[in-house]
Amino acid sequence: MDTNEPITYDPQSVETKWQRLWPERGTNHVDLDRAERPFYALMMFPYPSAEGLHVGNLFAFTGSDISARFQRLQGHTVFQPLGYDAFGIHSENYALKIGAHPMELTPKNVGNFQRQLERAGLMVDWRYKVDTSQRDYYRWTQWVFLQLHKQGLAYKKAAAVNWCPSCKTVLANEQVEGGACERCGTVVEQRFLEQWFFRIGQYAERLLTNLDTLDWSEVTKSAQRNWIGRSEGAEITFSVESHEESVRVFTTRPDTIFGATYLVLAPEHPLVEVITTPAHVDAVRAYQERTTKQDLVSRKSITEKTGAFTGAYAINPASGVRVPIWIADYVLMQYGTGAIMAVPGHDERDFEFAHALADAFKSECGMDIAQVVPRVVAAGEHTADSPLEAAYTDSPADAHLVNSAHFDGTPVTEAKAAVTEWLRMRGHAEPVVNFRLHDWCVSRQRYWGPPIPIVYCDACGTVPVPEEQLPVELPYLADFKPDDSGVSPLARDAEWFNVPCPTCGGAARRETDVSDTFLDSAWYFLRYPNALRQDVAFDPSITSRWLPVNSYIGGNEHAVLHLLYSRFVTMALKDGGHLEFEEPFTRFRAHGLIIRDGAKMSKTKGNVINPDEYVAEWGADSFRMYLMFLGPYQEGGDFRSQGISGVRRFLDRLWTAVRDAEREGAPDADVMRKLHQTIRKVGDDTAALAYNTAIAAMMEYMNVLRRAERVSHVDEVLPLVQLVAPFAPHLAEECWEQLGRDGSVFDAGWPQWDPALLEESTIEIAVQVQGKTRGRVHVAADATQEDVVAAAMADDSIARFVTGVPKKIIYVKGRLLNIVV
RNA sequence: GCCCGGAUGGCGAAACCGGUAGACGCGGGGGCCUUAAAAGCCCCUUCCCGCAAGGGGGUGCGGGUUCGAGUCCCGCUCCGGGCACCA
Repeated sequence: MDTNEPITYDPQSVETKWQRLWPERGTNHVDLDRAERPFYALMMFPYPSAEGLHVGNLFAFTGSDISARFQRLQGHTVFQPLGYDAFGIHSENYALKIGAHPMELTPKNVGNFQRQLERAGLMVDWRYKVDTSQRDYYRWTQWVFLQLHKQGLAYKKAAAVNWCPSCKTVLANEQVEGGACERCGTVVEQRFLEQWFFRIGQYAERLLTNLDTLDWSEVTKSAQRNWIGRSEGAEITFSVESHEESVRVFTTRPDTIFGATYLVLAPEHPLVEVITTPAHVDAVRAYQERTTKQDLVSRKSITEKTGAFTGAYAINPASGVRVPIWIADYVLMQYGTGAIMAVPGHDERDFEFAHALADAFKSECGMDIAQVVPRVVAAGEHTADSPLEAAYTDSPADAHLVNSAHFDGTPVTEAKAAVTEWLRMRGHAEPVVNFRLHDWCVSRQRYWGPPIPIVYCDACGTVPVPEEQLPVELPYLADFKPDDSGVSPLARDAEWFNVPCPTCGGAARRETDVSDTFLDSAWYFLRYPNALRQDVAFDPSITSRWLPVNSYIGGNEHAVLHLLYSRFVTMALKDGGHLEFEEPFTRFRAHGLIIRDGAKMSKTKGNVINPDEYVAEWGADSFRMYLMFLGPYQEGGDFRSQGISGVRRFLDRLWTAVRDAEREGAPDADVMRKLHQTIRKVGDDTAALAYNTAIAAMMEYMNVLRRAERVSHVDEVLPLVQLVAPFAPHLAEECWEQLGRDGSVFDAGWPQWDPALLEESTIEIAVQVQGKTRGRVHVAADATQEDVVAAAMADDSIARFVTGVPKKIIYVKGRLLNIVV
């Protein structure tokens, strides 16, 4: 063996070494009880798929890990846990597909993920790992359900639900995309089933207004605002001719009430049965049946207007005019009051309806189209009599009411409140705020989830399982396949299903639905620091010290569901007296997506990257760093494997610089100045998750440090090792050791930059003539404007553009000179 | 339709608060070293005209503000994402 041969960088041996030493030395272990500056760094935990970790996961985790390691170098005690979102329909469907059992398959997948994650070199304290499918975890998921139940936030109701005939289960609205099941693409049908719901709707206003106080990615906040869908308006009561009942409608345009020429009820509106006249019963029934057959989603996506006349009339409380009452599927029972006042002149949908059914209006109600579609808002050149070619929905500044009795001339901006108040005084209206956000359906008629901890007793009714009897264990079911009955497979296990009533001891039956996977993940951040506790879900002394989470990083695909549900559960637990805070994540940043050749990676496209191969070839440090270098972390980027060589070359040069570092003598002043500039930039950029530019800055420094194979001084290199540590942790530890330092580089803090050392002695000033850059001059750092002008005029290539007497001179200190002639 | 992002060389991208557009990296070209190759190192690489010196253009499109605009304002186009018969 040639002992003179210099040792080259071998990522495999370096990484194996430190992945052995970290657990041995407890480098990543946190003492939760004794942290002085606790920092909770959270990343969204993965669903352990059989395919293993993919590049997207690794990109997300690496970015989060860098942030956590950086915070540690800033002197925080960082708790960065990780676990597995192992319950749920994903895992179950996959098990069904390959004919395995999720109870056997899941641990296998988790094991594979664990191996890959450890190879990636994350600073995770694995002692606090959670697995939502383990009884130690879902016991407490059931406990959370019981707390919400106790607070009256969980209730059961029969609801029209989206039913996927292929997955044979209920889907939440958000799991339906364009009328089809999000997972399998099958067209969804409508079914009526008894379901458990959480009253998240009750928290809509709070969930919305709190957003203003959160330091979250703007995209994420905006998605939540859209989802919550607050709208201000009024509920207006229309009395029904020759009936005691009246119809309440919700509108955001009470100002247009004089243009309300008919009412529309949702076909399933309870009043329909009451008011429909005998002559119209058959047609109304037929229309109702037709609507019921339709699934919920396609009903909402079809815009063709249809409807049926009930034969009944109501009185417009503003104009006193008799208006016909119709039913139509474009009015949804779930929103508002399930009934609207139709203002075809100023609402596109009502306009379409009036025109689509113009003949029916004529024959059934004797109304002309012009009579059905009057104008009540005018602006610009239009007057009260200008005809309407289309629904007029604009509100320019001069928009005002017309054909509206004593409100004529009132600006639209004032009219909403004025009309509402006028109607309110007369007992016909109330101002109302509505939300699009609907209650959270948590029931799943499936196997692979936590059984909902409820028992039904003939004598006592619905009985929550007492907390001390938790968990309601998920039994091993050899046949866990869902069937067409709409009832969970758990109902087939009679031994499990039949239980004595916890209250009276009589015969009772268990709830057979399991809860939504989103409930598992809506509280996992509370469990991590308490993962070792068997006696409680979480201990207030721990949660008050470590929560809310200081930094949460994850994908924006969870912007509405996971993040909104987590906020809701946290608020509910706070209201229940279990927590002292109501917002779980102080700061949230959405990372971007890794794409390949401009397209999202997917198996069908065959462009999925297996990180294992790259880690084996280039090392985890190079791969991590490359992923962070290919684009801004919060925007993602295009994966092209050729790019890895650049960061690998950088790490090779770092290795060489450390290996050959000169320990005698003094460092170079110019290099040290660049070093201090680099320390500042890398610190700023890393804190802002601008990892790509932080890496670029370190590369730039390397180009100075190793220019022309220059031998560097140890003082020039050591701080760089600290800067690179969050990005390439194994290499940094090795270099730290090579340089004779004790302990982990992650306990060494962050190098300080000295403002005095940043200063350049001469600076370059760009010189413009008439705003066009004509050259640049070098002057002393403290040069005055006169010095700079003199230097510029001394340069002929600049001076020749200055024709005539300078009229104006603009000098931006240290940057630029602009001569205007 | 409404609400968020975004558009910059051959490619991924950078640019503080309006102040030298293209840092850093990939790819490409040339050179040094080597018997040779790899590796390493050095130089060049926005486009157009030009042998060069030099000149002109240029950050999706059209206007505007300014001494000066990738950045600000007005009006569009296209791409990504969210919401959507939600009254």
